Amino acid sequence: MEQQRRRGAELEAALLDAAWDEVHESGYARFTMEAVAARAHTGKQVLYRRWRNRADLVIAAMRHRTGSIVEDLPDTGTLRGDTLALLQRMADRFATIGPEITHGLLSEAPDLDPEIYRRMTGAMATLVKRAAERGEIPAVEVPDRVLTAPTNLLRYEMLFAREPVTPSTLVELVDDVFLPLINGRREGSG
Amino acid sequence: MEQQRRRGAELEAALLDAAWDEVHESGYARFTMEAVAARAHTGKQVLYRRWRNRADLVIAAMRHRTGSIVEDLPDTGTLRGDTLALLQRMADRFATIGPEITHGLLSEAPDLDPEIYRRMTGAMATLVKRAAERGEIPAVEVPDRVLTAPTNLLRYEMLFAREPVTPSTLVELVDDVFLPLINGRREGSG
DNA sequence: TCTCCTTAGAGACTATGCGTCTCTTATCGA
DNA sequence: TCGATAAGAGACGCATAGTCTCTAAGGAGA
Repeated sequence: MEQQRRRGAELEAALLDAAWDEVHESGYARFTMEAVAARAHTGKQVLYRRWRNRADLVIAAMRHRTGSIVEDLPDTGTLRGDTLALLQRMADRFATIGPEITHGLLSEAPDLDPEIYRRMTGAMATLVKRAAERGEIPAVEVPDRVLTAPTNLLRYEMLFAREPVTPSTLVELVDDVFLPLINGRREGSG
Repeated sequence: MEQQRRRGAELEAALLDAAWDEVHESGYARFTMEAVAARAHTGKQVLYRRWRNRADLVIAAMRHRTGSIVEDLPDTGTLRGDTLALLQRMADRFATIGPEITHGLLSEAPDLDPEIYRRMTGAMATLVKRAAERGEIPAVEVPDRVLTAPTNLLRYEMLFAREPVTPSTLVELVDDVFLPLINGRREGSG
């Protein structure tokens, strides 16, 4: 009956594509392994041979689709522009994933990806360092709480707010919170 | 066989207590209606007669146990003390609920309680207003983004951080983020 | 080209648990 | 005393996770 059997990378990509399509059409709550297998024209065992469970498969599908945000950091010439651009990237990525999938994953796989958070802090530190090198801001030490404030607040908004995050949300996070904290450190501890 | 049948408030309290105990012993993922019914020595129908589903029951059980945080606001004499006390109350409450239950509820009942967030913003506004009346800070307008920054960041920490929130987390949120934002508005828009 | 080994594809199977339905009977109010 | 309501008990249908088993496709090696 079957003529061609897929193998290796070709098969794996088809499985991940099917999982991605399925989770977007049905949402995480109605995402079933059976549906993914059917969509990929294969059996469940082919999935379980590669991923231990639903959460693993969904995470792999996300990784397969979305690249890293923090590589190739934005370089607009100002700290404000850089920060806004980075927040915009986060918002864009989140828009392709959605709150429902994120909540589902958090409840089933809470230790999702500690690495992501560390890298984001590093990215913000780089933006601030560059601004200091340009002479845009004084070369002061900035505590991690300040560096992570805009990105953490944005994640909070994306995960809990009912309404979608708008560009003005990002502007407020930068102009009302982040930049005042950076500029306020002019006089103070170093 | 059965001698005494419970009814009304007595029965309802027993059901909510059983649900609360069950969700804490088993966690949200393993929380089953059958287990609650068994623990309360009753049938599932008694539960479904009152709550439409798992999420409804868990939310009701939480409400039955935890009071309001924002009534009787702390009044320590300083904005710093008041804010720390409010954050501590949030942390205490969250410690009795836990991240796993919160995530579970968010994924099954995302529109949990919009009211809570509005009231927390109002509480922060009151603390700031009192401080201004005492002359501790100038009477400037504070944008909502600033008012909600410490509480939102705390919620973010509680929901995503693997490690428990420590007192020093709260101190950092107040001293590195909130108070600098408030004090920085001395010179600036009003 | 033949043979062997891995594993794809297919689907049966077990276990769990939601939510529904039904039945008997305790308890309350009139 | 009687009727209405709902408690307590449990069977039931259904969905789906994850496991197990089988057949045969297709690549690797002789």
